[in-house]
Amino acid sequence: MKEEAGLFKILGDPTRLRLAALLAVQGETCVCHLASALDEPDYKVSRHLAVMRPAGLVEARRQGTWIYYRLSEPKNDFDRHLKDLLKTSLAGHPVVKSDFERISRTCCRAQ
Amino acid sequence: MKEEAGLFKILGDPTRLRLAALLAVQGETCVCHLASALDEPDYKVSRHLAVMRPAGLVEARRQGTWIYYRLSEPKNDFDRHLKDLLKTSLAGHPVVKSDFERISRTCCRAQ
DNA sequence: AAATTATCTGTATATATGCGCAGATATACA
DNA sequence: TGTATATCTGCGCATATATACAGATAATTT
Repeated sequence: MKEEAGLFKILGDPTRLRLAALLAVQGETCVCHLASALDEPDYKVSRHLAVMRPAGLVEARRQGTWIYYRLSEPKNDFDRHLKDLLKTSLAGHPVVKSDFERISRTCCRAQ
Repeated sequence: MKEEAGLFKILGDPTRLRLAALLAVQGETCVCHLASALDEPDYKVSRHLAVMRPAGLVEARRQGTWIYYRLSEPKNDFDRHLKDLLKTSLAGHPVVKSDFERISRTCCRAQ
């Protein structure tokens, strides 16, 4: 139960919830794009991702200088429902939508 | 977005998540039954319910000395999914199941 | 009115959390 | 090797949170 509550707790911060929702919509995204999307400093985004990672919520992949984050594959029913909640009920949220639009295609040299 | 994150945050505490899951399974329940189910002091349960209430997660109804709490009716898609998550993916959780079994029928004089 | 039962709340305390800054690390490229 | 870009992290600070105890409030019963 502590683990389930832990996941809720992690999503209980607006910045992290925005990140999770954005990753659910956008798929794999590098930190600098996430930071520009949220209009927040990179160190802040990085810190929050570092909270989400050990909880198994996101996974990272390094490619050159950039690190791409993605939502982890759900490992059980609970995870599946949670991810579904992000996609279904949060993707259309005004904040998420404008975050999505703010993703710059030019903040780093990545394709 | 702050509101959605707020709901997650509230469910991000093990005691509150147990309460929410229990109410999803059991329906309307008085505080003393909830306290006996969780095997926690009544003031602790009361405090947590007092956190959940203004967030619109639970509603209360007084009947004599007892106060019955229930999950609020979902007000939007997000709420609906959240409640569904509690019912579908958490009702079968070992902790919730044993909480459910621990609900005493005799801790107060209510029927 | 006094006692009883159920529930809530003020207060103190310990711990956790988020933030911002400055600096560290890692990779790529000239 | 030196520089630039992307990302991470140690630290200090301010705030939020959970908990326990004791006492308050509210309705019921005798």
